Amino acid sequence: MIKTISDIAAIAGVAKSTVSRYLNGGSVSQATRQRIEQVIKEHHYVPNTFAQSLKARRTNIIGTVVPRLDSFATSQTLMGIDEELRSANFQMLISNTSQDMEREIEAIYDFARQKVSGIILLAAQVNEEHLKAAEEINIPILLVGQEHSQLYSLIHDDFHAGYKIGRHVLEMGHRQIAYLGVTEKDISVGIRRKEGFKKSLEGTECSVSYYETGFRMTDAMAAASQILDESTPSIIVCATDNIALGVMKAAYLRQIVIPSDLSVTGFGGYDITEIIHPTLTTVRYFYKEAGQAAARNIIKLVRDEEMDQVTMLDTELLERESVDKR
Amino acid sequence: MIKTISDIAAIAGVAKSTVSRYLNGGSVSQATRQRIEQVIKEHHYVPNTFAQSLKARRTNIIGTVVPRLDSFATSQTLMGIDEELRSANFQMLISNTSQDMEREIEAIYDFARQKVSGIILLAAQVNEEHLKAAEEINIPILLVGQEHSQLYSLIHDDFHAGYKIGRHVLEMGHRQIAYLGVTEKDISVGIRRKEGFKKSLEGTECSVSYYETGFRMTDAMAAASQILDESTPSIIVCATDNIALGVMKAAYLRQIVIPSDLSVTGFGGYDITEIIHPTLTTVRYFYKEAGQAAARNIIKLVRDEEMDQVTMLDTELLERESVDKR
DNA sequence: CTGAAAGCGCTTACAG
DNA sequence: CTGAAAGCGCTTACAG
Repeated sequence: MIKTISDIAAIAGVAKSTVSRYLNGGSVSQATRQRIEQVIKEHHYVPNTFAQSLKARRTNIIGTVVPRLDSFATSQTLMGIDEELRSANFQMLISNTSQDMEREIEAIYDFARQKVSGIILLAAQVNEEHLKAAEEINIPILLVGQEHSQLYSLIHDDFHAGYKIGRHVLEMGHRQIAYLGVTEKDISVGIRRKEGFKKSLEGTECSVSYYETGFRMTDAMAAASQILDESTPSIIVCATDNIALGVMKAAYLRQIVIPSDLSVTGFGGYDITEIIHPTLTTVRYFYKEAGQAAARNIIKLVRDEEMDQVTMLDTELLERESVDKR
Repeated sequence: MIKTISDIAAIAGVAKSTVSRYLNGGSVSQATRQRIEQVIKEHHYVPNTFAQSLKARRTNIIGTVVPRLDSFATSQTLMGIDEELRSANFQMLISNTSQDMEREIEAIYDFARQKVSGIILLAAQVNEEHLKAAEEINIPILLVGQEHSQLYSLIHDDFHAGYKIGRHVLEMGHRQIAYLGVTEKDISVGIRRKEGFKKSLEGTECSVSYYETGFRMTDAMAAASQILDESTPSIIVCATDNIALGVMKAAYLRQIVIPSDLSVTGFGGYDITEIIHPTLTTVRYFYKEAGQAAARNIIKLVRDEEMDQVTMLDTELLERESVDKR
């Protein structure tokens, strides 16, 4: 079985440097070119990537660090990244960290060791260790979904998403509001959305209570039960679609009818929110587009082209059935 | 900045072969060991993977080919694979093919070129090209979710899953049945589930009509509309949870109440099926466990250990609210 | 346009 | 236990 460039060179009757040149688009005469092409095809020769990378000192790989794989947002973003990267002849490498911060840091160093050209980081939080890693490895990093003054980032406009939801809730006549958010350690989801929401309420006479829960539907169900035990909001504004789904479930279990007894909203625009009954009023996030943009941006960074430090994607209010007029 | 093994060797005052030996757990004296360890730590030295792989001719990478990223089944399976691979010190590389068969084949060759130790293939269909690729690359391949006489595979027990659903449907008194399946090109989902289902009905006086649709919820919605236009089944048995979700949506839009007017079942056991109302009766598939088992199996193959050609995972009937007693 | 040679950063027998 | 040397499969100046 033929395997190395030397074999090909020998068979084609040329020097291996010539084969290499052929492979890399260097100048080779028409005749030689054809002969090499033939031999390569015939023997199904494929260059050894390691040898190439060892010499060339770079790869066409972009590493992507994700906190989890089983989330609509992540999947969509990854598909967008993959698509765009592929069309630019880059390859995507995924490292899942299962929401373990330590593994996130590890993943960054691992990627560095594998000499990826760039790293896309989908992190919920950014801390000192991330910054230190980013600095040490000396490889372009793009943060997606979160923002940080010391890093390039691509974000969704969480503030205005929150603002839009707030306006809509007001317009629909709600004044007794429960806001079910998440930890403030997550700047985008925990803080920005809430701030946008708060902003929209300024100067109004609403009564809003703020609560916090985890990202899982089951957590949200429990939180919702508690809220409904101790108060009677006309609407629960949830920081994510998943949380909203959990709230809807909790309401259903208590025979509370949505939206006539209780309205609910989410953030995200997951596919499922359009299938369930009632359909969920939410703000659509453009995850796939974010992935594509992230891919384009990291390539720019890799190529050392100029780039804005922050790229922001717009969101879109989806007025559906889960919010009732009061 | 220190980067190579030679640098480390020089600083530690030993030969680079000694450093290499240290790195690979060879025999090194206590004193030398400590010195090297020190220097490595101090300079944050990490070996160049390419050089290592070039020499060693193997990697600890397992390539995983997936048809799509935005599916519950895929996500769960990937997480299982990743988890198990990681604990065995292997790394997972994911290649998404967006359901493009050509890219699937390409991905296999790509992985081969990158000298992965093994490949896990989540494919909906297996054809000549897959087999040819599998043969040519000379790298262990494990098929997940589908079965093929010429390949090692790990599958869910689709036949009995179908059988279980069938029995349950019968027990609940349904006799006017619509079975909404998918293409028979997909052996597992398109054929096995249906066959198991059929088997359970043998000798009964049920009337069953078989239909076919795509995997997307929107496709299923359209298909369901048509079925409901031309017939009045008491139940629609769907080949996947997604299809069932689509059917439920279509029913809702027509003011058909589930389960009192129409019962529905799925296959899969996606998280969401427990959150929606009514909760969906379905068969639980152990995707994450499948991923873990797949990882263990591919490692066995890589290590040239003995293995059954087919590993089959059991499923579990989830009796919930979407099926009414007739 | 083409080839000989050096070198990328490791590992692996082989001596000592 | 340790080191010198060869070699993994490429690429890249440098000559010609």
